[in-house]
Amino acid sequence: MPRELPKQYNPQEAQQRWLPFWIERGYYFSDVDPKRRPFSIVIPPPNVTGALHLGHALNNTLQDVLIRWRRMQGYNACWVPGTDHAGIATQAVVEKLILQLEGKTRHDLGREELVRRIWQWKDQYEARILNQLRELGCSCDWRRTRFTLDPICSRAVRETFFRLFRDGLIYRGYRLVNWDTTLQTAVADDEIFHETVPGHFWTFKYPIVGSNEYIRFSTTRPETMLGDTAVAVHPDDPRYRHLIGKKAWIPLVNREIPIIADAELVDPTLGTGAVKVTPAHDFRDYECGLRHGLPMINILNPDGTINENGGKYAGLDRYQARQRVIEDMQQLGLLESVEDRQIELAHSDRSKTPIEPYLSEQWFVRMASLAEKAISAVESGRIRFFPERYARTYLDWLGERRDWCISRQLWWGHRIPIWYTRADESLLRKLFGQRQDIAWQRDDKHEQWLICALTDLPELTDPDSPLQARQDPDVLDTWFSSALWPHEVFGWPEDTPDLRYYYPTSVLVTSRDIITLWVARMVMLGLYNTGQIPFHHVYVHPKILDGFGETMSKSKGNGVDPLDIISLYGTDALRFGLCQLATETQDVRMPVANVCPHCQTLVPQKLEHLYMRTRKVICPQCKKPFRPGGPWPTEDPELPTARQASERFEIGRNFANKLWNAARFVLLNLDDYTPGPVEPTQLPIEDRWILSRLTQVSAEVTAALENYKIADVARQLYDFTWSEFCDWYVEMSKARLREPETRQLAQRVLVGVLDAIVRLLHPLMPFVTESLWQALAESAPQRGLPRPQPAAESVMIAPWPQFPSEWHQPDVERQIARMQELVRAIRNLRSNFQIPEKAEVEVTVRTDRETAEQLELLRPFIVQLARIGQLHCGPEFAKPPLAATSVHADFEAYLHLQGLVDVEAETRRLQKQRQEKERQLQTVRAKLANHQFVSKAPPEVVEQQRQLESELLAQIRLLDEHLSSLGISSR
RNA sequence: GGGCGCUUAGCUCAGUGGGAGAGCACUGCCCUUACAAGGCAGGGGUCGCAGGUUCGAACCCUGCAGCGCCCACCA
Repeated sequence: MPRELPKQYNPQEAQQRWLPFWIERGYYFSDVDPKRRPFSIVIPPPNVTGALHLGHALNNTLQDVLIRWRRMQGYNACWVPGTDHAGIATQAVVEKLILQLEGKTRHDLGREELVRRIWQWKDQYEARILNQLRELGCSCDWRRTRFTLDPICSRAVRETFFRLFRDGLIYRGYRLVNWDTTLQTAVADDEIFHETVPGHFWTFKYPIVGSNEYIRFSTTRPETMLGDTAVAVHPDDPRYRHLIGKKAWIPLVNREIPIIADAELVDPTLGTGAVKVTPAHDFRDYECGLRHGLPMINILNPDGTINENGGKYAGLDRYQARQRVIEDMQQLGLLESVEDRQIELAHSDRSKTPIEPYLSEQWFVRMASLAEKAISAVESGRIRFFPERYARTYLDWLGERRDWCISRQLWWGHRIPIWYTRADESLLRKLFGQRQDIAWQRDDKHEQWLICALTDLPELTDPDSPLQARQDPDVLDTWFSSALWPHEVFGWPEDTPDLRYYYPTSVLVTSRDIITLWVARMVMLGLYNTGQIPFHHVYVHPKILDGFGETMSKSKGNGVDPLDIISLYGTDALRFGLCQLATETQDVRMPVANVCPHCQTLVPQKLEHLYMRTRKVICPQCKKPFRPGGPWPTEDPELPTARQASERFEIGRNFANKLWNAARFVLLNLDDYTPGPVEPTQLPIEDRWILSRLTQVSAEVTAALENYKIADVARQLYDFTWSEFCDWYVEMSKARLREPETRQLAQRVLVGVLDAIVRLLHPLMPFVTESLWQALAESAPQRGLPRPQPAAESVMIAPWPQFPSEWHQPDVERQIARMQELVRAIRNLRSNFQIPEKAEVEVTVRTDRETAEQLELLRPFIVQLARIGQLHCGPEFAKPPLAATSVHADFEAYLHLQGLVDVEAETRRLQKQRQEKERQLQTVRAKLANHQFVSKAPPEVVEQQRQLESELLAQIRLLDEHLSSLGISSR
C-alpha cells in the first residue's frame, strides 16, 4: 500500500535523504569510458577568502543544471570541483584578521608562519565552501577536487613557467607597477579601483638655468618633484618654444633637467601648458621617459617612504615629504598657488589604500604571440560565447596585447621558480650540461644568471652548493595558476587518459567581470600548453546585485549566504529562483531582509547595514537587538546574527510545493493503476492536448538549455506545470477518474505526464523531483509515454524526455483554448453576480454548429470547471429572458439568472465590455482607413485586421442589443 | 574619455516590428478531500525623454538623461 504524501513539501527532509543517496550510488562520479560521449565542466574555483554568496550559488547552480541535464541525456558528465588560493585576496584577509586579533603584521610572524596560518584558514574555508556546494546539490565528482596549490597544480605551474621561460616568453624587466604600500606588493591593473578624494592642486615654478626666467607647472603630488627628470611642453606652444632644449633647475635635489617637447604628453590648453616629468612614478610620464630616453629615478621605498634618491627627504613618509617639499618650495619663493580639488585616486582593491606608481623589477609574460592565437580561436568560431556579444570584451582586451606582469610580492602562492647566481657560466654548464629540465639567461644589468628549473635541484637550494644561488622571493599572480585550471585538473603535463577524454571541456560558466582576467588567459595558456582550446563554449551569466544596485562582495558585507536561503526556503527554491534570474541581461537586483533571530520578522536590509557599519539592529516587531546578517569574521556572544532572506525565493518554494501536491493528487488516485501502452491517435482530446503541450514544452526546454537560456527553461516549466497541467489537466482528470471506464487511461496519462515533468524539472530542482520519483516508483514502477517502462532507480539517471513531433497538434490546442475561454467567461459572470461557489447554474452558449460539436466533446469538463447544472449549446438557442451575457469571437455565453438580475451591475458589465470592444475597433479601423497600410502591409495582416473588424462589429451589435433589452426590462 | 549593457505595473523582472506580460504586493469571494506555500475573479502601465525610419515602433536608428559594469585616464 503506497504511503500518502504529507500535504506540504518538506525540503530539509528531502535534502537530508537524497544527498547521501546520490553520493553513495556514485551518480556524481565520472570515469573515462570511450563508449560514451563526455560532457565536462571545470568549476570556476571559488576563492578561499571566505564563504560562498549568492553569486557563487548562481554560478554553480547553472553548472549543475547543465551537468544534470547532459547526464540524463546519456552523456558521461564530469564536473570537476575545486578552490583557488587567490593570492593577494587571501593573504590580505588573513593578515587583516591577525592584525585585528593579535596586533601583529606579517613581518612579525615571518614567511613560514604566515603561510602556515593561511593554510589553516584555507583548510577551514575550503571545507566550508565545498560543504556549501554539496548542500546546493552540485553533482561534482568530489574525488577530483583540486586546490590551486595542490602538488598536481604546482607541477603544472612549474612546467608552464619553465616552458615559457625556455621559449623566451617570460622576461624580467623594470616596469612601472601599481604599488600597494600597505601590502607592499605590486597589484594588477584589474585589482585597483578609483575613488574621488579631496586633494590639492599646487602650481610651482622651476628656475631656468642661465636665465632669469621660470617655468611654471602644476601637480597634485609635489613630492614627486624629487624624481623629476624633465619638464615637457608642447612643441607648437609659442609661450615655451624658446625654452625647448634649455635646462631647468630643481633646487630641492640640486638637479638640472632638460626642457623637452612632447606633443603626446602635453595638452597646451590645460594648466600652465608645461608638465613636470617623473618617469619612475607616473604612467604617462613613464611612456614619455621611454620616448626621450630620460633617466628614471625611483624615490620610494617599498613601504612608501622616500629612499636615498630623495636626498634630505630620505626616510620621510611620502605624505610628510610632500608637506616638507611644499614648505621648502614656498620658502624659496617657488610656490605660486594652491587650490582645492577633487582628485580621482587609484586605490588598491585589497588594502583600500592609495596606489603609488612605482618602478620595480617584475616578471612578465610576452603577450603578442599568445594573444594572437587566443584571438583566432574565437574569431574562427572554435570557441563560442553565449551571449555572443561578450566575444567583443574578450577580443578587445586581447587586442591590446599588453604584457602580463606575473610576479607578486607576496608569500602566499606559487613561488617563482627562478634562482639568481653570480657564478660563471662554465660552472652552470658543468653542473647542468645538456639537461632539458633547466634553462638560464644572462642578466647583464645585475651581472648575474637567471636560472629556471623544473624541480628544486639541490645544486640550487643547497647552501653549500658552489652556485650560491638564491631564489626569487616573489610568488606568481593567482591568475597564472587559474589559467591552467582546465587542463591541469586532468593531469597535464602528463598525457593522461583523463586529459585525452575530457579535454577540451564542454563549456565554461562564468560571469562577465573575469572574461579578460581569467577566460582569455585560460585560452592563451591552454593553447600554449596543449595546443587545444580549453573549452568549446563560454556561458556568461548575469551578476546578482544587492537591493541598492551594488555587486555582492565580501568586503561590502552585502553577500548573502546561500545556506541561509536554503534553511528558509529549501535548496530547490534557491536553485529555481536563481535559474529565473539567469536571463541575458546583465544585472539582477536582489533586495534582502534580515530575519530577526528572536521573532523571525523580516527586517529589510538598509544601506547602513553594509560594510558592517551597523553592528546592531533593533527589531521593529519585538524590539530586541540583533546583528545584521553578513560575513562577520567572528562570533558575537552578545548579539545573535540574523539570517538573511529574500522574497524572490518564495516563488521557487511555492512552486516546489505546487508540484508536490500535484503529485500527491496523482498518487492518491493510483491504487488500482496498471501500466499499459497509450496510443496518442486514439486518445480523447484532453489527452491529446496535454501531450501536445508536453511535446512542445519539452522541445522548447531542450532548445533553451542548448542555448544557455536558463531563465526560459524555468519559465516554461513553471507555466506548463502550474497553468496548464495543474490548473486544467489535473482538474479535468477528476471527472474521468471517477468513471470506471475512463479511469484507467486517465491514470496512465496523468502518471506519464507527471513523470515527464519530474524529469524535465530535475536539473533545476533535484530534491523535490527525486522525492516524487521515488514515491512514483512505489505506486507506478512502470510508467511512461507512449509505452510504459520500468523506471530508473533515480531520476538523476533517468532519460531526458523527448516526444515525437507529431504529438504537437495546434488545432487541438486551439479547441482547448476556446473551452478555457468559455469556462473563464462563465466564472467571470458568476463572480460578478456573486453566485455562491457551490451553486450550479444554467448556461446557454450560442455558437455555430461546428464549434458546438467540438464543445460537446468537452461538455463534462465545461460543466465541472464552471459548475454548470444545465448547459445548452448550439446555434438554435437564443438569449434567455433573464441572463448575464459575455460576448466572444466564437460564441456568446448566457448565464441564466432567474429573476436575480442586478440590472445595474449587468449594465455596467456590458458597457465595460462594449467599451473595450469599441476601443479595439477604433484601432483596427484606423489601420484599415490608412490605404498605405492596406497597400503595403502583408496581405495576411490586412486580412486578419478585416476579419477582426467584422468580428468586433458583430460583438458590439450584440452587446448593444443586450443593453437595450436591459433598458426595457428595467422599466 | 572609450566600450558593453540597462531604464516596461508599487517592487523584482520577462517580452523585442502588427491585439502590453509574470511573480510578489493590492481588491473581492472561497479552508470546494492535491495544494491557504492554495483556488476563482479583478484593479493597476501614454513600455526613461526627444527626434527619425516604417503603412505600423515598447521593439529598429540617432541624440539626451539616469543607472550598472569593464577598460583607459586628466600633469
